[in-house]
Amino acid sequence: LPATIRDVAKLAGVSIKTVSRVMNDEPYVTEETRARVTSAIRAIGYAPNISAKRLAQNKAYMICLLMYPGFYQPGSEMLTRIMDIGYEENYDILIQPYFPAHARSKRKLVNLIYEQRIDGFVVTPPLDDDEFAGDMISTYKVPQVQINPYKRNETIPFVAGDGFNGSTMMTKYLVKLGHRRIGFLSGPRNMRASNDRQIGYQAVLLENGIEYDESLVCSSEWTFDGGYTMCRLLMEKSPRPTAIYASNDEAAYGVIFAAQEMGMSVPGDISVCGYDDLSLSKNIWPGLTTVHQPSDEMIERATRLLINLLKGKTTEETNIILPSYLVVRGSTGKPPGSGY
Amino acid sequence: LPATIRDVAKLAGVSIKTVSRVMNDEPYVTEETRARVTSAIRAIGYAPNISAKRLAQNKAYMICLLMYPGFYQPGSEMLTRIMDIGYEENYDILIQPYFPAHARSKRKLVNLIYEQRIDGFVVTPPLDDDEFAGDMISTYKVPQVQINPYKRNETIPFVAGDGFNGSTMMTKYLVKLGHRRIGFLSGPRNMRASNDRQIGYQAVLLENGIEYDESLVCSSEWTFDGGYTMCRLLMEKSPRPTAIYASNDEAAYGVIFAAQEMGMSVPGDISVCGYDDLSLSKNIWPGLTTVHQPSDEMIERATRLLINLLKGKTTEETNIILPSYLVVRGSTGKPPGSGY
DNA sequence: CTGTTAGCGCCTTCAT
DNA sequence: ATGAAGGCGCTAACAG
Repeated sequence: LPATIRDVAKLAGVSIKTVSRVMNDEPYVTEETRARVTSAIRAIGYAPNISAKRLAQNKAYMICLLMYPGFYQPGSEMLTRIMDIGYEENYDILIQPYFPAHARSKRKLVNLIYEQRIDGFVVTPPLDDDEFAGDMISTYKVPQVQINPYKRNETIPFVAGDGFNGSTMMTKYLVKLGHRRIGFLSGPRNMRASNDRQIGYQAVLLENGIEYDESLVCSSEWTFDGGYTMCRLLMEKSPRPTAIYASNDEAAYGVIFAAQEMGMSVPGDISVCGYDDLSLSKNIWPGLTTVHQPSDEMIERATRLLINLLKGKTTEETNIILPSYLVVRGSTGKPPGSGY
Repeated sequence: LPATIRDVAKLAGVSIKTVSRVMNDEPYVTEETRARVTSAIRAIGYAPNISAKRLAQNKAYMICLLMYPGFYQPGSEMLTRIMDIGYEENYDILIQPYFPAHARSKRKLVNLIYEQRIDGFVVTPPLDDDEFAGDMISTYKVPQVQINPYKRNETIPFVAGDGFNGSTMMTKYLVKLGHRRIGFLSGPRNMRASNDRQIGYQAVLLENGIEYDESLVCSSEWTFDGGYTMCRLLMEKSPRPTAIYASNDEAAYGVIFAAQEMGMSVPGDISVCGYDDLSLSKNIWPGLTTVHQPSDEMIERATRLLINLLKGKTTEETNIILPSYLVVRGSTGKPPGSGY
């Protein structure tokens, strides 16, 4: 049977309250008593029972990462980092998949809130745009931090990427290589990143006097299949595009697969690029040219921010936008027939 | 402020114990009382405070998935499935990355156990072979289920894949295509799956009268870089192997990358195959021939098994071995120069 | 069948 | 600077 606060108190010859003070780094304990208590704690290997602490303080010491399964695949590095944060800050982190409009997901969310399991949420896109989840979280006044929210609400803390500038860099790079007909795959409509990236693309075309050809822009899911399908469609246009810019790496993988399946060489016959810089993108052949969005850091920052807010730190910056940068690899090159 | 069991009792005109009985589906409540209580519960939207329940019962209602970060990347489907199980069974699931021999990991594990946060562990390879974790878990008699353990200990429940048979299928397939010089990348020594797969490879060579050439077998990490490096080494042998069998998909990606970087065509100049059937393996070009190990199902079964054991179900089968099957895609073909 | 009582282990409040 | 008493919301054990 594990030691309790009473065991420590007895051994150290003090009251349980004093032990509690030492455990929680509260003031008003003489150095001498503190030392005595500390050694008693070590002697019997005491650790506070977390459930009791939670009950007494009416806090869950648990935050929830509400995750849209189709979109976020938390790599193990990210998991490691956020679990580390949780450990440091003494919060458990619950990773909860949530499918918009699924009854089961709704029930789970309701339970999490009703049973007071959760002190706060980190909300990943596009769940910030889910009516039910949004209503629940705001009705019950559960603190939240949103990642890349569709609508930036000044009152809701968020961490976002800079999709517009990132997309601008990518499009400029393609134009500089000599591409004029650049197919673009946009993503879900209710995701801020999707819109930002498309606007960046359009802005650079305009800037360079390239006509915006709507037939070269397709909307699809940010998935392998989405990219695959769109590539096959785009290749039927004439003249063909010389480059395809998928606004997400997974979709770009689909594009590359389809292109090679059609017997085209990447980047010889067609350049392909993505956005996000998933860890895999450097490991496929040819390496994928893409824009690095610091997704891991975004989630990490969001988690830290949420915990700090829960701890009452009010000096935090609550509207965080992180920069992106271009990553050039082997999947892009000059348009075919342009020399070299 | 959320409703408590007392509020329900008052509204229904019964004692709190009766409400407790209804909540926990205990017997000895008249249908009529039960109905009255049930409607009171719905009326005020009562949900039991989980921390109080945990404290009163001295149970954490939380299990831990102890995960080796380099090896397991839980896809979002897997996360969804295990979180679903947790939801159904009313257990929280903590995903805890653990690096063998890291002081920080050790401390985290100790805390999890000391603070009684955890009712049981699902242990992923190769952590079953980690001395510290093993000692902690067994010393404190925390229930566990191991996945693909290195040593199958009859007393510790486990869920495993059938690496020997899977590897046998793959090697037979390569031999049947006409390959005789088959490079093999084996993985970490303290992983059961790694050994099983290598033994399967050797057994089939023997069976077919193919000499076992040690210089064609390399040991590396099951990573992209491991595969990349080994491919470059193997290509210096003469005569060259006509196929490379990486005993893990990630390593196979590295092999494919290196081969293409050296200007070789896959499978025209060299066949490449892997093992595991990660979700990505169908999405790279060419699609990766591999053996499907039902990793998601393994983790799911292990989680279910652990929870059932915690709930006292003793009729469970505690030594589970799941079959594998061959998946042929585009990365393998006949050896070069073998005609049709 | 139902209710009463006594904790679970900690924290909070208020004395001292 | 320290301690005593009461309570968090629930369940277990026992009494009716």
